[in-house]
Amino acid sequence: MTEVRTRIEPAPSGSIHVGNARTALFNWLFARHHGGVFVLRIADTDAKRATDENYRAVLEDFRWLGLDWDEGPEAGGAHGPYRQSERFDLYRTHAEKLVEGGFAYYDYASPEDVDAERKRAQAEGRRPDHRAIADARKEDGHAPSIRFIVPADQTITFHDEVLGEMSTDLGRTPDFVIVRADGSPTYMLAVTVDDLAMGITHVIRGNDLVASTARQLLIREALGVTDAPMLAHLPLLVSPDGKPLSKRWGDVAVGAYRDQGFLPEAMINYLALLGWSFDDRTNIFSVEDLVERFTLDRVGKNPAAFDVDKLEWLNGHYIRSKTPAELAELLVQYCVTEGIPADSPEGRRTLEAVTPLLVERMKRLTEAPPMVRFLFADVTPDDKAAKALGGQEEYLAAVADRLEALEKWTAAAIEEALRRLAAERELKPKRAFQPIRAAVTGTLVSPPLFESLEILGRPKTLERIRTRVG
RNA sequence: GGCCCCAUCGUCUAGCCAGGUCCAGGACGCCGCCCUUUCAAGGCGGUAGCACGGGUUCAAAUCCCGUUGGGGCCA
Repeated sequence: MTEVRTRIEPAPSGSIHVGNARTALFNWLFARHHGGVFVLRIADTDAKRATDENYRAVLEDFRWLGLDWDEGPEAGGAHGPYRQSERFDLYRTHAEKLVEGGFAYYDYASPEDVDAERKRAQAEGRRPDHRAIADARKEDGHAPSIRFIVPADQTITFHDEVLGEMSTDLGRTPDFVIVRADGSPTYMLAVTVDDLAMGITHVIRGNDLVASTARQLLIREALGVTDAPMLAHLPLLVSPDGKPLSKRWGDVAVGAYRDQGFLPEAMINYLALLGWSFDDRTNIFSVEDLVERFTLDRVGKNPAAFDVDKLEWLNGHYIRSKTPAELAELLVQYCVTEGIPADSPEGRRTLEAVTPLLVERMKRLTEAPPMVRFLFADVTPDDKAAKALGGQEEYLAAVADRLEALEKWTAAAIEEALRRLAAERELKPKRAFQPIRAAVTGTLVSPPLFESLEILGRPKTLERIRTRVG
């Protein structure tokens, strides 16, 4: 069997859409599973949105997700360039070759002409005949587009790894544009020429492109290529209400999830589950698991809704799998963003110490800063904490005295002393510890108390408690 | 409007191709209990689904036809 070569062609319009990320993942997994090559090709034929910043954002998303590419921007390769904007000559050459071969023609019709023909055709129940009106304005002197000739009497059939046997009757398909009047290639031409030139063997893409497959196969054929690549069309991603994923529903960009504290491992695992499954019970997959187990015959046909709750659950799982040092390192930037000066050797030490207390309390990394703030800055009790502090002055004074008298400042010693005090006063644990929590952390919800006090240190702990004594 | 695709718990899905072992299994969510210094995590239990209607068959979530609903592409 020849080498497997898959590709993804994101448009450089900023952080990539999660749907594209899913398609990229499936292509990447397929290539890795078969020891093949994954090609990254930038679809920047639309120069307007293709800013340098957007281009970088795309590459950053791929790196963050861990989807490394064997050929493409910065990686190089024997089939470059890998930005479509640098391949216009190639498209032009192929288009002209198609015209010469009688497979396409120059179309001088104006948009108004085309529109009128379309309406006539619809009224008459036939397909638009673009060739008939192509030359009417030839003498006007404006640039023509190039149209591909669709043989109306043909039916194109192909096998799809996901959808099965497919066939398209071309009787309703009008001749279509492959080069616009401004000289730019259409998607139809560019994708076909590039897949051919880059030796792509397996085309895995979104279901929205099923309908264009027949036309692409026609172009291939006209270019003299008889064998089709293996095709697989993935079910589309939708929002929880079943509507197309759009910004109206929520975040659709991978970068937004990164900013919200999701780990790439969780994102990859979750994306893999949208449209693919391994069996009837496994939900957690490492990247290695996925590479080993991913096959297209386990891809489903129905649209998958993006469910942030499940993503969060997975994220929590992967957060819990981190070592304290790894997690502390990840948390630094999220703390800094929230104005917590954790970006120092001492700050990092503090974070690493508190991380084990945080690990099972987070679904997103962004939940950490509020929980660790009390370790880095003085606190002002919030409303609930203030209420819990009411009338506790005498008790807190006793607490401070006990803590001051401790020989060793360890969580175990602190716990023993405070439990003894509670027992002496016949206080239930909750009644005994919440005021202390309120005084030290400024809130009633915090990491476990005794360990928190140990990390905070004796001086600051006593200071905060005595501040509340008055 | 034309062509095409899809249809199992609220959501992701297993099962469908090779009909019976499925009064449909797992996961997320949700609810309850346990654990517990708060919040979590964890453990245990529960909730909830084969879109509808016809067929075929001894037997259909599974096969066929239609309807409805959703979606895509072209316009």
